[in-house]
Formats: sequence, C-alpha cells, structure tokens
Amino acid sequence: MRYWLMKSEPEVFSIRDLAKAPRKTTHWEGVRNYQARNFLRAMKKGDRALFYHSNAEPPGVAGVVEIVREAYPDPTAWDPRSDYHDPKASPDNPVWSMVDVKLVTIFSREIPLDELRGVKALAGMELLRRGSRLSVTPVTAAEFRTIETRADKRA
DNA sequence: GCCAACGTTGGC
DNA sequence: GCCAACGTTGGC
Repeated sequence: MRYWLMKSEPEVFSIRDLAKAPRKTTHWEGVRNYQARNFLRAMKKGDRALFYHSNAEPPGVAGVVEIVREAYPDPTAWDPRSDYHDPKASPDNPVWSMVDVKLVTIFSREIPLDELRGVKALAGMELLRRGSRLSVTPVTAAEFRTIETRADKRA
C-alpha cells in the first residue's frame, strides 16, 4: 500500500464536507495537472492519503482518507458548465481522471504547514519544497506515520 | 523544439 | 491582494 497527500481548498471542499457526504465518500474531481493526474492513476484501492487544506487560514493537514475506487474518467472535464471544463476532453477521450476517497479520520487538531516545516523527519516532503504546487503527491510511509502521530500531540 | 507570454496555485 | 514559482500555449 502507498501513501499520498491530496490538497483541497476548504472553501470549495473541506474535510467537514467529506464527513457530511453520503457514505463519507466523494469523487476527487477537477485535477487538471498531468503529473498530479498520473499520481491519481497510480493509486490503489486501500491506499491512504493525507487530506490537506490549501488556501486556508492556516493551511495544514486535516485528516486521513482512503482510496475506495481507483482512477476512472472525470466527467466534469467535458461538461461545459463545470469550472473544471477542458475543451480537449470528451467521453471518447476523457484526458482527466479521478478517484473516490472515503473519510478515515479527522485529526483532533489540524497540523499547520509552518509546524510541518519545523519537523526534521519531514524535511524531504514534496509539500514543503519551495514552489511546490502539485495537488496530489506521494508521501513516504515514514512521513505519513510522522504526521499521523503528531496529530495526537500538542503543537 | 524553443521560448516569451500568459494563466494558475497557494503561501503570505 | 501580491507575487514567486510553476505549467501551458502558441508563434515562429
């Protein structure tokens, strides 16, 4: 099993929104970056991902989700009314993929980005790289565990 | 296939 | 709202 980090803007879709969703499950739609899409396609059922709140006050890791359905075409890509519409995409040529994720845990406290920056064990994390913008990134098992453990401790 | 212009992300 | 750091587009 592999580990990932997935970003979402809480004003658009927060981990609380996921908790309220039917079966606490959602389609992870709208990824429009090829590298991030390829990571979505590499995900396997049962993989786990950190749910990250971007463009938030403060930004940080809010909890854990599980991949419950592997990559399949993202229909918002060929929906002209969608914010995520891409004229290159069609049902015959979907271009973009999405997965389904299910809520596993909402951390008792969000771990803010600036706290993560101070953790030695996380120094190599893609998220912390200068200029990193990818909305889906792989995370090592050690990084994942470090963050999970930290969620139970005080800052 | 280069690269300038443009658009987007996301922390601050 | 600013802007650095990227990714994408399109003229050549």
